[in-house]
Amino acid sequence: MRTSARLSIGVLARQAQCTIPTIRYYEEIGLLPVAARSDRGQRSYGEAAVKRLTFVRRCRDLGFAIDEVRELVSLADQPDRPCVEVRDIASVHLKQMRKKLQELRELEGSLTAYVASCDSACAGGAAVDCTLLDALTMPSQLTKVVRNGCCAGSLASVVA
Amino acid sequence: MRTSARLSIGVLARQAQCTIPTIRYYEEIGLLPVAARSDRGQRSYGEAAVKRLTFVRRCRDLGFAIDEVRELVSLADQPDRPCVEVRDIASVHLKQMRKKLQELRELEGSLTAYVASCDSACAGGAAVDCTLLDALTMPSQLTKVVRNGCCAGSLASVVA
DNA sequence: GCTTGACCCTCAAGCTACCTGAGGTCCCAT
DNA sequence: ATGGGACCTCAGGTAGCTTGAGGGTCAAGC
Repeated sequence: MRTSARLSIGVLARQAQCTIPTIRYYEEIGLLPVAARSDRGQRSYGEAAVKRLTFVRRCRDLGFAIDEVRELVSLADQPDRPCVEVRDIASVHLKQMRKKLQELRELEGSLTAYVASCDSACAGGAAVDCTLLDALTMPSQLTKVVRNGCCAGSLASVVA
Repeated sequence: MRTSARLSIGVLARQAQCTIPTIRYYEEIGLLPVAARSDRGQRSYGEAAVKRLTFVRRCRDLGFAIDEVRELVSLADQPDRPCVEVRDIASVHLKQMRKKLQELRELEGSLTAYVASCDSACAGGAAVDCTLLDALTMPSQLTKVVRNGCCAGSLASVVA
């Protein structure tokens, strides 16, 4: 017979592959329920917490914003709500992600071309002749693209 | 004879396609030089500012971090530094971008599969049987979800 | 003469999604 | 008794801006 052992925050963090501060942060913003405490005042979790946190982390890794995750979690908590709501959130997100992906593809193409032309045209000369700088200075056809930066910005910011 | 008209911050913002607070922010962090002021105390720019800001925005759009842009700007300001330095910064960044692109491609694939499996398997039923939620809860189970195509487990137990 | 609206200004605070660090508690092993 | 490890709280930091409060200046319109 398997006793359902309580987990410390450290163990939970390892099992769900995230950091301890992140768990505390999620609790603070209400993405995870307030944890029970041991007699020593330390957070104590059951097995369900691993699954819930894994779910949250997985969604975050997929690029869902915290608020989207919140919604997904609440959908999961209320199983009588239609599945299609879940799919719709994912669909919207997927659409945004495809747009983002397309933009990134174009940016990659530009940068590749820049670096290549720099290699062949400048051959290590002075920066004054650098085609990369020229190319970067010229007003872009990609202006509308990824205002928040391709790597840093959250996918959700594209919506807003 | 063409008078070199001074530009207000609003005009500059429109020409370089960014917001007024962003320009002030860039000035504050030293990414743009401190602007001259009109007799009314308002910022006043020359044509060079358009190019410089366009350069900065273009770099940001391409995903360069502020500090990288700072470096690129300083390279552009000192044309005797070798072109190869510029190219190296770009190369490093390109590498990161390709990695990010690859990740996004995979995420897109996962999400697409999730949404598709939800569509075919759940048919708008209750969230309790949603394969999409299952998939999100169990990382690295994607292929199974897609192949089985059916609601293997209940989510309620998972997120209880 | 007065209001409205379009511009501009500064300074402060807010946003996301956390991370880091200071300073403290507690238990266990040496 | 002392060192290590795991935990706690609270404050402040990060990037890259955005938003808001509170104010100034100017031209047009009534």
